Amino acid sequence: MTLMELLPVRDVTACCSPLTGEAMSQDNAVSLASSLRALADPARLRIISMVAAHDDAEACVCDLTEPLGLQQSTVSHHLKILVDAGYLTRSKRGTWAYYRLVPGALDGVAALLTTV
Amino acid sequence: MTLMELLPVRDVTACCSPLTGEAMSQDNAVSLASSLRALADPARLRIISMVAAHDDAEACVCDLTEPLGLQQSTVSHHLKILVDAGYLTRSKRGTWAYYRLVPGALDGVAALLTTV
DNA sequence: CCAGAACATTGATGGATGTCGATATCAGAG
DNA sequence: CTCTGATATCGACATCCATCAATGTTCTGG
Repeated sequence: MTLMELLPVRDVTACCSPLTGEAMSQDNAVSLASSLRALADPARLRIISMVAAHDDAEACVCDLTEPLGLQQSTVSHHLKILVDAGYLTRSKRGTWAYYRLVPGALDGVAALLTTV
Repeated sequence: MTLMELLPVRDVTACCSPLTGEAMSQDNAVSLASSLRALADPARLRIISMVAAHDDAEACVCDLTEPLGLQQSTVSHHLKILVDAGYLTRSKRGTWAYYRLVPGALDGVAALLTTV
């Protein structure tokens, strides 16, 4: 993360116009590319999927480590990327950190990709 | 391109189930991640956008090089990635190579990201 | 057949990124 | 307060990737 660290939690939907329609500016392209790059990793896609499918649509790091087959530090790293990109929220309760999907975040990116 | 070169032109829609709904398999995650990685670059997003906005929804390399501010070989490289990922088609007429959007390709990926 | 134009491919290179192990932080139990 | 467990952060490393310059390929015109 180089670009993402410079930005606050972002909402791409608010900044970009649809992919098709008219030629995209460099700024919009960089912004949308960042959002897509956060999704473009198998581990992160599975994390999103597992969080969504988990009881109460919420999961902590310990729920994810073993099924993913990755180290705790690696899972934590991916979660940070997804939170920074605005796809997940983090809420700490006790020693545990619970992650949850941000409603509409995925749909927002999907809408930008949809033709017309 | 390491993974992509091993695969034929792909249609992610036919291979993956939606991101949310139930836990995603490793294979599906790898496949969808490849499709998203092909999009997760500013230059490639702009290429798609410019092709869609161009006259007759078609563009050749020479139409893209100058507005993108990239070398011809770089543009050609990006176009190959987009063709391999199934977002663009290439048709050569004379010395020129014309690129066109694959209908429904973007919408297919967008549908996989859309919740429910 | 030859020269030039449009594009593809190759090789090199600097920078980004996924992964791990080790360490730091921080809350709760005793 | 100290110890333990759950996470986050850091440093290191190997790999991947975007870009360019140079070269190869293929078509057109003369």
